[in-house]
Amino acid sequence: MKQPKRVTIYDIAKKLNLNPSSVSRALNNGGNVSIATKQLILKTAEEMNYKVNSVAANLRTGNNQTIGVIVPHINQNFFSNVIAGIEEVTYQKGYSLVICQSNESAEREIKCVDTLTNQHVSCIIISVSADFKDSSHLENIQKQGIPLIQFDRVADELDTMKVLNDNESAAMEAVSHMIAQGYKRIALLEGPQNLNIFRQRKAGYLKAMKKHNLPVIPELIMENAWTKELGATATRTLLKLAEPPDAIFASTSDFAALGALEVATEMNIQVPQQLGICGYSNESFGTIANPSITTIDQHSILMGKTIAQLYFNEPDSGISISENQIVSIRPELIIRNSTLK
Amino acid sequence: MKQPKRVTIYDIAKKLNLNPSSVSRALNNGGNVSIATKQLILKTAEEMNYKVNSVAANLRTGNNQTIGVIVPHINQNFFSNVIAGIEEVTYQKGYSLVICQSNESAEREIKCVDTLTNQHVSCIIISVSADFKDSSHLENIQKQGIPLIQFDRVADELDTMKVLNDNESAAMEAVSHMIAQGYKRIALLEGPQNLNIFRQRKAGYLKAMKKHNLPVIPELIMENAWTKELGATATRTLLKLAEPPDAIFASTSDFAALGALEVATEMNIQVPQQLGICGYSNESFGTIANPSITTIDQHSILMGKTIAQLYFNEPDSGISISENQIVSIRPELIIRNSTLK
DNA sequence: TCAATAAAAGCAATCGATTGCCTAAAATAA
DNA sequence: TTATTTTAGGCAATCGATTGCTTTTATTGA
Repeated sequence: MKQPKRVTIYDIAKKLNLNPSSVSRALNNGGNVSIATKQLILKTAEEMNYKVNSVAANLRTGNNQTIGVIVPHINQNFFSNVIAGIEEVTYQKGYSLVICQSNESAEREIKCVDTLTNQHVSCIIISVSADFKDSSHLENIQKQGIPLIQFDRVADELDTMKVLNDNESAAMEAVSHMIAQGYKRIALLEGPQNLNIFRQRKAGYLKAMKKHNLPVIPELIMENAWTKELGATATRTLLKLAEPPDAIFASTSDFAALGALEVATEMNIQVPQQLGICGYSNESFGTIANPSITTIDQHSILMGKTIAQLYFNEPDSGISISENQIVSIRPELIIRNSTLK
Repeated sequence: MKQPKRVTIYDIAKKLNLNPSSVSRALNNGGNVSIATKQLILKTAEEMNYKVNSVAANLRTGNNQTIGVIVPHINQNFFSNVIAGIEEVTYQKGYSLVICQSNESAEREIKCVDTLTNQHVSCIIISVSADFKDSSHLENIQKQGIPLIQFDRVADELDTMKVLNDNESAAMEAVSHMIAQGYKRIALLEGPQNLNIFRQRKAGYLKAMKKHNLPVIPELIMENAWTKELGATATRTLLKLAEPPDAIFASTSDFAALGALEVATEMNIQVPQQLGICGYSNESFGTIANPSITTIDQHSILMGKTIAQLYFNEPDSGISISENQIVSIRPELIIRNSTLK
């Protein structure tokens, strides 16, 4: 199957005995073409099945109408929703998206950044991998003059545009709700502390406990419990304690919460009566689980839209951008049966 | 914030008093450069923070190492998994992905095709929108000499590479399983019949019924029940019939199955004893629902990988490509409690 | 009818990397 | 030392579209 040669503006120009520049102007609504010839050119281009070569156009104009997105996994609900939100806005603007997944690996993240900078994308949007240690590759993006927007999982120290969830408040609200329901020994399932989001959620948990004068018990804080399996394991450990918790805040995800719920069920512990469970990120299965799982919705699609709007500098009304280019999106506590005594 | 001018091979050449061609050769491991100067060039490039401009390179070589993907929705489990699978392979090959969503709109799908052909991507991978009517935009891709791979939802009549699920067999297997469980009046929730996948699933249903000598009852076949809500509505109608079904095959999705399950629960109808329910596509909530939902797994990540391998002409062992460039992936019936009497 | 002005079209450089071809320099052989 | 072969590096065209500038043509006014 040989690649047939594609039609260029030169072909059109030759056929019509015109100069390529006129063809270009006609196709781009630039001035200096009579209406008659413009019509003729457009008609001929159509007939010859001409398609602009955006690669050439981009090289010339230096503007490639493409935005790069790097996420840990494309197929995770939160990220795919954010991407869908971004796409919704960028599509309207005629931009396309180049998507890469870092697979939670810093090394691969660096390669993704390289690919995108080589392509001279107009902007890079990133949520860093769990493996994230060093931000020099991100600084490099800025050195190349490419606008950088971080979202959700960010390198705090870098001065870039950021779209964040207010994780701390959300966690605080969730824990306060549990306390209001009468839970006192509230365990925390926490995620890798090199990621800002998990640090913030932990901070919210601690603040809520402090505010309501509840003791923070170190053995109730479980590190690195951010998958369903790890959540289950952590829960098993917790429930075997001499003084087990009466509630679990799975700050990492609903998956961890689900793991906890399954272990509780298996151990014949009543949720929410004996054990309250709260997750994070409002996965679709939250309403289906029995009992349904209290969680926090991150407004992921809105987040995606906001990110794109931030780039185009046209935020929705109601979205406020701080002076240092940070947008904070308020997550929403969704109270369901798993924490309602 | 002004765009700092980026370093080019000319800058490197000037600095070293060399010709750009030598720089290019050094960077690309082409011959005709002494080891000493090559080292020097590489070092200098590094120091000057040089990044190749792939736009320029692509224009010259006509090969842009980019693959375009068009799906109805990025954030649907099946599609995001397929994309993740594609990405896994293309990343290894140094290709990047440009992703577009058609939003189930034919009009938008056409625009996506245009964007991608303009970018001269190396290949276009598509699963058509529900709104799909006419395949001229797809033919146009081929006219432009761009390899086209269709997957899952395809235009049958077009002669392109295709990666498909064997929907008919899977549906047949599912319905046969239900029959074996003793269900006799099996209803079908069907999707838009302009999509091949729903036609095939219906065909599988019909074949299974015929094979086991069960009558096909028209009033048990519900059109267009392909969301949770539509599935619920259809189920409500079905269960109010004088002679209601004793099982429902939600051939459209697990979402429809879930809708059915909720209606049954609400009407106090025992699943699976009084009503068997089988879904399609193995959504994550299938195991969580009560009872857990029997479904069909489409091996979506494998499907994505296979698509990419098909493009690179390096299929995994065990994957066979038919002469007309079609790969069929065998879905897997996952039997859970919702159909186990 | 002719000059002055405006509109249309052409010319050629440009974006940055690649590559076939050619020349100069170095290495080898005679 | 000279002739021959390698090797290194330079030159310039090319990919296709865009765009500032110039020239030609058409239009307007006197």
